[in-house]
Amino acid sequence: MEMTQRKQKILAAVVESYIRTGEPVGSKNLLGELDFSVSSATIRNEMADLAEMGYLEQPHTSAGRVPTTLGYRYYIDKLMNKLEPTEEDRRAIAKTVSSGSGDPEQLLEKAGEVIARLTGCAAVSTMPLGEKATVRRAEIVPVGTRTAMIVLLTSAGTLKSKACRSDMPITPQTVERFYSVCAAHFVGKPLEDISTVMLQTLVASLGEHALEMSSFFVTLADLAADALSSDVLLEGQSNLFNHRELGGNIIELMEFLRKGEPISKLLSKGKDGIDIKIGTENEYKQLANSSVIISHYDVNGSRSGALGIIGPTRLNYAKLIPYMQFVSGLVGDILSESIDD
Amino acid sequence: MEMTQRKQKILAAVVESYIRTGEPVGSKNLLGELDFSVSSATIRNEMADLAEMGYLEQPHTSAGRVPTTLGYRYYIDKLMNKLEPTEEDRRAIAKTVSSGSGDPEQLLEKAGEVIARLTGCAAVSTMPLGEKATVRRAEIVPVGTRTAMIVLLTSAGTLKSKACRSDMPITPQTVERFYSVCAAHFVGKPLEDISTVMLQTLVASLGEHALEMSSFFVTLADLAADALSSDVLLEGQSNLFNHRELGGNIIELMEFLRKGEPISKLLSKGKDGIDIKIGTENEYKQLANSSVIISHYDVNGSRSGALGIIGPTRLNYAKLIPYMQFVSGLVGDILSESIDD
DNA sequence: TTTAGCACTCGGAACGACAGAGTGCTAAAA
DNA sequence: TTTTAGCACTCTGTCGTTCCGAGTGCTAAA
Repeated sequence: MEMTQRKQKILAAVVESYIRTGEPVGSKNLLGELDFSVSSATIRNEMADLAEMGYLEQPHTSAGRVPTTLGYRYYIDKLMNKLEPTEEDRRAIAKTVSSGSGDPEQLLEKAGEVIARLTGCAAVSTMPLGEKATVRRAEIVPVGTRTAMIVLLTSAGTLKSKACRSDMPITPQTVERFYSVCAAHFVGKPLEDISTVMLQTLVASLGEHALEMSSFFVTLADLAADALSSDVLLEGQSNLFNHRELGGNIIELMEFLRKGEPISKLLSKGKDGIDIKIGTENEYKQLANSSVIISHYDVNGSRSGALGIIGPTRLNYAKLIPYMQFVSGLVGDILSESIDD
Repeated sequence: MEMTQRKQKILAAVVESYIRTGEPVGSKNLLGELDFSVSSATIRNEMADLAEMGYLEQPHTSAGRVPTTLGYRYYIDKLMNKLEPTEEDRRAIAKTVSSGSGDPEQLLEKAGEVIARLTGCAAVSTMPLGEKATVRRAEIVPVGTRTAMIVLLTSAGTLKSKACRSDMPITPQTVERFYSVCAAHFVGKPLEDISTVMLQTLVASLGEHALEMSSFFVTLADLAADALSSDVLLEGQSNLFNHRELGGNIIELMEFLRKGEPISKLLSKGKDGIDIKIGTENEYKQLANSSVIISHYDVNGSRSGALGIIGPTRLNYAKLIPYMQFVSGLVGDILSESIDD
């Protein structure tokens, strides 16, 4: 069966009506929304065809039609007219977002907040961090005779710290040795190089001081791994409660959101530019009833992090996609500016 | 109307039965749970009295009785037999909690995790921080020509950082000046002394360097305030979904939990030792259907933070109160030990 | 190819009947 | 005076029925 122009128009109208109302859409309701006049019977026939082609489905006999994943996909790829944010909106967004400039974390928090409010979805974002992030600085701060804080600052501005106990008392010499080892082996090196394996050989080479130092470096490796796994920010989680179509799965969905790691993966795996996953297109089963729009941002020309929204499949794609592009562009610009000077 | 011993026994039985089953309890059900034999009619009369006295209420005519806030209160204060954790439980808890020793944040995370799992409630905790916490160290790390990270480490081991932009380029002299000012005015001083007011006079005294330095110190004050407001950890939030009696308010409750600040207040205002707030005894209306058990912990003999659980009013107080006491005692011991050596 | 008409299906709301749980009251028994 | 048995009453939740509305698919005519 071929996709005629009329079928396209009908599909678009169904998708848009369903996105707007959340109700399965019947043939009669469509009459007013089309720019050509046919009877409801004709529309019925076309809709039956579209259902057969896999773009629409019925929740049950004698309910209206609802778009399938395939239907949304076709709509987004071929039919949708993007709705760029108004000048007014842009200004309002830019104002809020830039109020968080200076600190990357705050910036992304603001951006997430704005997105969540604007879209009624949950907003997620990853902190700026390329794989090429390096160790900018490592510090040791004695806290007790056998306890110290290890602090790691990365080139991306991420800061991680953790307390750590040593088997032996910490002397000024210990601290000095720590710094000299860091200066020699860590500072300026990519985070991913600080693997446990690398540390083992290092500790071995420390000879008599191995016992004294090893726990510090293990902690340092922890921190590096932590920084690499790239913090995930989450805003507007509770917006999801307003979408009844998420149904019982909402609890699992919220649990899923609370774990940072899969979200981090999700965001980093999104393809460049904008990436949209509809319902079952998601590889995580917790997202099977949700759609995700991911938009990455560049810092100084290279991909650094991403923003995303998670909501029901019934998203206003035409509006939200350009919004996400705008916000992520904005975030990238502000971050680039604040780093390269 | 006076509270006879028989009424007390009946009240206790009603509370315990309701806590166990979650169902309003009727006169017949109580027959088997009392250590004396009367007919259901007698119990009915007594229950009617208890209702009149304000300890019990009926969801509707011809349902069983449910304890009121007053009823729970009476039970907890006068009737309850505490159920100390078994030796086995103690060991298991101690094992999990102490696996997080070293880093206070990790420790409290573990403790929260254990509590949440054990109680089926949401667990909250505040990081160790007395009001007497002081500045242990302040750092400035240039990130760009006009951007720097300011890092604050407190005597309690809390670490806070924030990026910050200066109006003028940052030179090595700037950094040096920053350190000398910090050494002179901040290090060793209580966090609460770094008020904005104090900063203003300080900045004024900097003379020609005021412009260059002011934003750093403002940021530092931010960080101090942040550290003072004491991080709140939250675990097992999703456990609340299992309690149907929380009903529609659960959304607002979760929103409430997400904001750290009111929780921080809640925990710090709990009276010494164990503090229990039942339903409407809470001053936050979001908690009107919930109960809160707060237990503070000491570090080296002075109150430093607190652990709490939040769940439905229908908590197993007899069991959970001793548990909370045990865990908070444990946390205090471990923290004291790791700091004072 | 389109349209009008019609029979059919399904879900949801409304309704009444009914069983079950529990109460309060009364009058008799202890 | 206290306790108990008995009974009428109230309220909830469930089950089955009915009915309405929305929407479809099919057929036959335009």
